[in-house]
Amino acid sequence: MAKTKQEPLDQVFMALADGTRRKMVHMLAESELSVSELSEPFDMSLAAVSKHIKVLENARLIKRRIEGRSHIFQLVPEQLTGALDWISIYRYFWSKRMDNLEQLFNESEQVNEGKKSED
Amino acid sequence: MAKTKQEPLDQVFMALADGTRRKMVHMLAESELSVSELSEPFDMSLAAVSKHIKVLENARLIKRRIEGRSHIFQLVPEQLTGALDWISIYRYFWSKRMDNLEQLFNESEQVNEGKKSED
DNA sequence: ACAATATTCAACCTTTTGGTTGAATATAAA
DNA sequence: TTTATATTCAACCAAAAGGTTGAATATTGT
Repeated sequence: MAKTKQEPLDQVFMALADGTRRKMVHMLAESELSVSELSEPFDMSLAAVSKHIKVLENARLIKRRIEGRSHIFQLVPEQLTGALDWISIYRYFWSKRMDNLEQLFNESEQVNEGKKSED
Repeated sequence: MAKTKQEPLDQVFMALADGTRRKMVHMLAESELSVSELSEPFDMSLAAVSKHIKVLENARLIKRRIEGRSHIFQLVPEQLTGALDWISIYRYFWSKRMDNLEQLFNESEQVNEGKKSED
């Protein structure tokens, strides 16, 4: 193996980095679905679909329930929330950037009052 | 190339699917940094760091500015916002699930009036 | 002009990803 | 019990990811 431990966020973001899987997540946001139902919009083998599903499952984005010969999948929102939380650092960045803009604004006010030259 | 066109979200999520790059994003949320400053916490070659940076850059999560011999990077929040928006489908899921829970609750009330046993 | 600093480029290597096909497993239906 | 349905497994493959090293490029300081 490449890494001893793969962080959950690694797996979640990796799982979402593929259009097929993102579409699957959207489908499962609508309702529970079986493998063949999930495979319907995609032009690939069932084995390939099965692998995509496993990626989502390992990332704990979905949960499997076996019902007879059908495997039914359900979206599990916790990990999505985790990803959302991580990305939310950008809010912090925004606030920083706002500070900078404020600063720039103040500086430009001074410039307008005096006529100052920097560097 | 494998795919003719790589979707922006593919690139953004892929970029975030790596702890090193996520840390870089966090660092750049604090302040602008050069390549060597960005490389500081990581135990890898500058060439490797350079590659990680390029991934973030291609995903348009960061912006490069060349100042003399230094390359300075700045976080760009737009794509993060895009990712955030995408994930927000989970809110929709929540509302669906709430409906189900409500339903379950109603069902269990009926059950509780009788008798219950589960393992 | 020369050396030091900052960074990228190119070639290479290994592991992972995303797909294929054909066979295997498990359940359901005739 | 045979056949159809639902899904996975195993082996294989090509391309991408993530790292290395050594050389190249560009800028700055002496």
